Amino acid sequence: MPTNRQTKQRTLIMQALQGRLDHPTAEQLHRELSAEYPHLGLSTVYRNLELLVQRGELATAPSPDGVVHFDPNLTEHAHFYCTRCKRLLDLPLPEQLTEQITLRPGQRVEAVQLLLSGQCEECGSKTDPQAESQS
Amino acid sequence: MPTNRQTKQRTLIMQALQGRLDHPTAEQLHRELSAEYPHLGLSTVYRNLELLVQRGELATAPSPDGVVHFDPNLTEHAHFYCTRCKRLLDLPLPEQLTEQITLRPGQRVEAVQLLLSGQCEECGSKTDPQAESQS
DNA sequence: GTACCTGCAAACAATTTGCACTAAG
DNA sequence: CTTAGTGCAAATTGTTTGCAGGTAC
Repeated sequence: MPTNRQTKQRTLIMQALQGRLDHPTAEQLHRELSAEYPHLGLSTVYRNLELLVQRGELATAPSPDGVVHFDPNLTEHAHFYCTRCKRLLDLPLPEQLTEQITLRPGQRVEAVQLLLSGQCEECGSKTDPQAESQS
Repeated sequence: MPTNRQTKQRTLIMQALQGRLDHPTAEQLHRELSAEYPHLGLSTVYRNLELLVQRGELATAPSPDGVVHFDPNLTEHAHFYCTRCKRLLDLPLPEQLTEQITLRPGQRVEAVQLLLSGQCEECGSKTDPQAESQS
């Protein structure tokens, strides 16, 4: 089943992901694209994101908020989740992280996810315990 | 609001978590406990788990399967997720992991989650691409 | 023309919430 | 007694699926 037709929607979604630095959710992306393409269905966004992930052209990013975030940055990296403003930021991954982990015999590692959480600069400098809005 | 009454249900739930090595979900726990306490409500389980997490007596464990897993092991450790049998196993965390990460100025780390995924020994030795059942 | 893809609505799964009632202190 | 806690059902949220019609190739 050749999943390869270049539809307007697919093109739109792929373009929207190009060179992006943040980690949008499907709903976020849908909301943004709806502006210029009002009839775009949310399920179309989901379906295309899933496709891109399967193809390995897109990664999913971990997030403690329970929603799936998509990460156009395919290089290995860690994430920092700000518990205040709920943003997910990129961080470099330590060198040879995998080698430092004592695995049990027979375990084969295929992927590593490192997620730090805390407060980012902007939020840490505020004393107000109220959360900040994202974007 | 003193959240402190020792109800049968709460005691039951806390006991079930004691010294446990796996990472049950709320539904799993509910299913298990329902056996000896048939009227236990799922929401009661959720409410009590949430309470324990807030109190810091229980941690949540990351899992790529989209469901929240609860981790009675409060010492810092990493996890290994087997993509075949879907089990979540404990691993030691590398020493000074946090120090190895180049944070951006101002970022304050409060928690670290390290999740490896791949195949565990049992699954890796099988050639069958079919998933294994989890206990 | 064919079958992949889309939009929409309905289905689903995990979790939360509202509320009348029960029981811990 | 008082009110935190419970069970149950209904509501929410994120995501998936079924299907009839649209459209890329």
